[in-house]
Amino acid sequence: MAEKDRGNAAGVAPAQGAPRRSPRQLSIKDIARIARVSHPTVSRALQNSPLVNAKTAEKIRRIADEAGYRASAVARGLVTRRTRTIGLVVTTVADPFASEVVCGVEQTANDHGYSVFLADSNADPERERKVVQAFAERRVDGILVTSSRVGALYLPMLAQMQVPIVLVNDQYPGAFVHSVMIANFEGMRAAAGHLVELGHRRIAYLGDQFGYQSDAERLAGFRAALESASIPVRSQLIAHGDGKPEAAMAAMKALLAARPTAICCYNDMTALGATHQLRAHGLRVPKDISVTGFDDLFFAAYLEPPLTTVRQPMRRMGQLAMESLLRLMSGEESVPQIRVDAELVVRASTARMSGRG
Amino acid sequence: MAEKDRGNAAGVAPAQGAPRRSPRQLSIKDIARIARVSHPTVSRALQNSPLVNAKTAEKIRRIADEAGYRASAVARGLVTRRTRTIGLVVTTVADPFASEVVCGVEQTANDHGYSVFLADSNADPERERKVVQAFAERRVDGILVTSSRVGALYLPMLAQMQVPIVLVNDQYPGAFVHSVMIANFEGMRAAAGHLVELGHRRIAYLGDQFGYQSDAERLAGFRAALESASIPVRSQLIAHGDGKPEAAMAAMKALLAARPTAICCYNDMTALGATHQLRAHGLRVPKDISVTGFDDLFFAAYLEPPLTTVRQPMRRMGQLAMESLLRLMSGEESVPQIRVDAELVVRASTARMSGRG
DNA sequence: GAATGGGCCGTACACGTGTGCACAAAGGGG
DNA sequence: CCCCTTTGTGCACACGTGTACGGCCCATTC
Repeated sequence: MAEKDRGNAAGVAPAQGAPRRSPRQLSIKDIARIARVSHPTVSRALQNSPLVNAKTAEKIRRIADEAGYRASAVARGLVTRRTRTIGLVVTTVADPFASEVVCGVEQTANDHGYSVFLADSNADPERERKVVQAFAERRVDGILVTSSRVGALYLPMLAQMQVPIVLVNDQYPGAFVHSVMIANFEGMRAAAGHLVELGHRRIAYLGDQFGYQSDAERLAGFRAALESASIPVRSQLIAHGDGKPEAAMAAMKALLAARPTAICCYNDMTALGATHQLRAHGLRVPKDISVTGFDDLFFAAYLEPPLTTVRQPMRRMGQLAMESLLRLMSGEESVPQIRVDAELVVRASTARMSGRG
Repeated sequence: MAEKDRGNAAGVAPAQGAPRRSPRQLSIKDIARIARVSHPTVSRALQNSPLVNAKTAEKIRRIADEAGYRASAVARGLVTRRTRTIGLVVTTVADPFASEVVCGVEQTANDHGYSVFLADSNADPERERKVVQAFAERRVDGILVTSSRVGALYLPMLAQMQVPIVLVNDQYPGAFVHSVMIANFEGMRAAAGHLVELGHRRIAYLGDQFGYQSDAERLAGFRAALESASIPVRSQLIAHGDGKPEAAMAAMKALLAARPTAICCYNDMTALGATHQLRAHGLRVPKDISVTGFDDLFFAAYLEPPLTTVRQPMRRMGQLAMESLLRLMSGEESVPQIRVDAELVVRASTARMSGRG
């Protein structure tokens, strides 16, 4: 109701404020009239149906093309009950990881004739509610959620929609919920193992308190690497930020008391903040302390020093998620969980441990 | 057609491959039956129309709520001829500038009951064509384009749509095309002026060959700063990349022959690549050479050294663009061009010129 | 020549919502 | 008591597309 007030100011007659109805798009019937056929014939001709004579079909298509006719997807959606539309939920597009995934999703969706509704929840429950409601009203054929805590809020609403769902880097117990996951455990184990091989023993982990499953799995991988080298995992060497540079700085500050010689960060954004904090304390990377990230975002290779990190094929994961969703929407069975391999990319932010530690 | 093959493997009968029609959503008529009223009454009740008795309206709303009813936006769109939907075109969401703008757009769109179709063109003409066609078929109420060359392709198709359009950081001569622009000229002039004040005289400009108007304006600002200090602008000190780090590295390499002591980059992504190249050549920033960026992306403050740059309020610009579009869609007149101020943010990648130059 | 059948096309719906209009009921004034 | 106004409700459309069904025409066959 608030937005109703925006248009017409109180009392005053609207200047030219009548919400413009478009001046009448031309419809299938207009084409039919020009071509001197009935509108179903036009409909069939444009669908390349074999039920219509090849000559007339060609003529109709030509006329439609010259008139610049565009079939209304909304009318079609109403009758076919499939909108060829998906909803894409993301905590925030401003996060580079998310935007890469979005990119992959959008490309393959378009390639298959689907349009995507983008919505970022900002991790705000109220906004999440509105988003899901909007998707429900838009009658999307499927939903794709990336890097968001799938809260208790989603479930009941989504269940009511009876629409297939695919999660990226998250899981949810439920019949119609599938997911695409990176190998969190193995990826982080490789990163930590790399540090172990370089002779480090006081290795810290800087996680993401909102990472939930991803964070748990990466931490587990971290632990596994240390334990298999018989290095005790000390709680003073574990801290959590929120996956963004700012909070990472604070968490890093706290970790410094334990004097780590290396640190595994939950993701590259965290590594960005952590490294910045290290410099503020006069520590040099990697001479005094080694740092690893996770994701391999576009900037990782361009940092000083270039960041050793675990590569996630984010765009590819978006593509896989969309393809999985496409299968579900067409009624096929699909593997409920797709696992993608992670790859350790060694650059210059990690080095053999020096004397200092 | 290629995608048809993906689902059902050649020859084999599709397992349960019938495109699932959703099992019948419940409609306004179902609610009407339960409430023992006619469906128009339900329609009016849910719109809070004063034409329906307060008691019955309340009862209807309660029933609808309990049944989990969600009005079909597609049916509503068909009859009202307004979908409350906008199309958002972007060269690629993976670009941090774009994703920030997208973020601002999406937020204010949702706040006003609009959903946004996201599409990235990838600067591919064929894809652009498909995108615009999809928007036309979806019957979007408006279109928003950010940081894309608005090619000759767009115009005829968009003109046919008769839909308001708002451009971010681009302009187009045309009746219904509005725009939101950053102060490119003043921003870059401030950055270059800053370098001049620091005593630099051999200042290079590393532009974006696809930046068109933005690049032209920023280059003009660069020139103005130098000329007002009576510094000649030498062509060997001007090069162009494509707005991304990789191409910036190549362009930077070429510039080094002219031995600049400072460099103004078209944007932060360019600065990222340029700086990387400088280091590869053993040059220290800012001791040997100063660098400035443009945008103030999230990583700018976290680089080593933190990047001096020109801040663009990207999210705010997305918001302004969407608000402008909202006005246009509601038939109001709106200022055809909104100009946003840029702000120089001085950090540590620029320093007083040392002896070397 | 009539019956049969196939190829094309039109008629009549349906999808779910919004809205102009008629109309019934209630109330109020003469 | 009648008429007129007000208030609330239902009827009948419309939006643009897809599709089951019937029917026409013409060719073919017996």
